Amino acid sequence: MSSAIRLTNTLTRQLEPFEPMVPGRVGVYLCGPTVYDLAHLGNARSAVNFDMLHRLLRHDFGVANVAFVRNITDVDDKIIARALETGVSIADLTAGSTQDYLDDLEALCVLSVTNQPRATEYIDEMIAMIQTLIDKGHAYPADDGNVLFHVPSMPDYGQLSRRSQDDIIAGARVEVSSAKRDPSDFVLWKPQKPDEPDHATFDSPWGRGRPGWHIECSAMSKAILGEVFDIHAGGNDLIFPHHENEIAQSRCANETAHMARTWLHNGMLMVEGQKMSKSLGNFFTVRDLLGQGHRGETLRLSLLSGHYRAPLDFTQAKLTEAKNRLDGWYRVWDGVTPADKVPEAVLNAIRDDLNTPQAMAEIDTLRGQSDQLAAAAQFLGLLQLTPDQWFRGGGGAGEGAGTGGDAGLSPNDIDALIAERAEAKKARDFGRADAIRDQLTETGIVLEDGAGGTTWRRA
RNA sequence: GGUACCGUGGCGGAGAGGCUACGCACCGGAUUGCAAAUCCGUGUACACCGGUUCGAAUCCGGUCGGUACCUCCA
Repeated sequence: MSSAIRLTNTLTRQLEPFEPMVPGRVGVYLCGPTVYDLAHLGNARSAVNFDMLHRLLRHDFGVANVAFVRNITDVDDKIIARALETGVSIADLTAGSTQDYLDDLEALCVLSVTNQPRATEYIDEMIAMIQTLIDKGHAYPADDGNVLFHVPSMPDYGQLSRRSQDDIIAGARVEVSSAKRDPSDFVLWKPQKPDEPDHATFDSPWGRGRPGWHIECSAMSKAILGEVFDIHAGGNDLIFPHHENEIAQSRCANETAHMARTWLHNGMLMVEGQKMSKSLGNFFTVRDLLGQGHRGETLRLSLLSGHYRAPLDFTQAKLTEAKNRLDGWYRVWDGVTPADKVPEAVLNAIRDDLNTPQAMAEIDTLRGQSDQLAAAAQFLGLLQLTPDQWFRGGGGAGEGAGTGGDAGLSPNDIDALIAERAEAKKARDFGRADAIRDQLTETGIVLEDGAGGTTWRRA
């Protein structure tokens, strides 16, 4: 029998058994990217970590019973700024960035989501929700053209981040606008600015403008998953203010006790001990690393090598380690048909608050049963290539090149050199044989003399 | 200042009141013309100080250290 899924709920800070609201059916909303630039590794971490949740839910509840929503934020200050500075239209910028994002996720073996709403497709729903908030006394149009959510109108605001309003006001970065009734009030709708193009704004009862950041998730999750749904996930930097404000909007507009019942947050990705962030400018994009010759699976395993809630320090050593571990798995697997069932030990590790390090340790114990190992690793979204593709390049779409630097040697060239070396060995001309091997080593080709002859792989 | 999280062997990283994972690296051996790969073997770690307990790395208190969030952020 399968054990229960347990998840750490940010709302309660506790590990809780997960039970869907509607038995047998699950709804998940994951905060997706703002599309104005290539995805960085932090975006990838969130997508990959919660892809494990997606895979687990699909396994335990069935593909047809899981609604997994990941939004695309395609209206935002940064998008407009980037479009203005590059001269690319907003539509082209967001469409291109969205495709880049999806291509990167495919390389990382992230499953397609069931719904991918774009903010601009839900403007009407956002306006309706803002109007409801105004009608119910939770929001007001301010003198400066902004429509603001009035935080003191919600007595239990701050539950998710466990902040009192005093704490929030004491924060150094609160912008105290004279138009706000309370310093902690936040924007639902902002008026068009003089330098903003008309196609970046929308008509509303409060004049032309565009939605604030938080309202889109409230409107889209309601439209697709309902007023209350099972799981809402994202990076832990979104706990405050983004998710706190989503909760405020949704609960006040819908008059519900919850927005999502379970909130999951992944830890931040670090680089050299510091948080990688757009503001610090120390970030790698997924594209950077794929371009350096790292496989998507190597990146994926690296991102899953720590528990999702803990900070993850991303290093070159970690990539090497991930690559070596995958080499080992691909050697053991050797392409046999994977077992029908995912080994329970691996499933149970993931059911236990998405414990991917534990799951990988379990996989390591399956080296004697390669069909089991393959089934388990594929459940984690790994071993997606054939061993031949993995070791000798020619990977699938989006898998990135091999380690490169093979000086243009084709498999035929390599085979010819191997044949020449075999002749030299037969003649006991080991100097010549070693020279050929050294030549190949320099170009990133490793030879392995086995019982059935010599095989090669890319380092 | 407020709110959280965290300190495990060379590195990464689970677990968790007694059975001391797992990987990577290293070292020794087997194998090999030499390598590579593989196989065998070696590693007794839980920041510090107290407390609870028959027993604590695991529970409690404190200390030190690290990180994040406090209206750009996944």
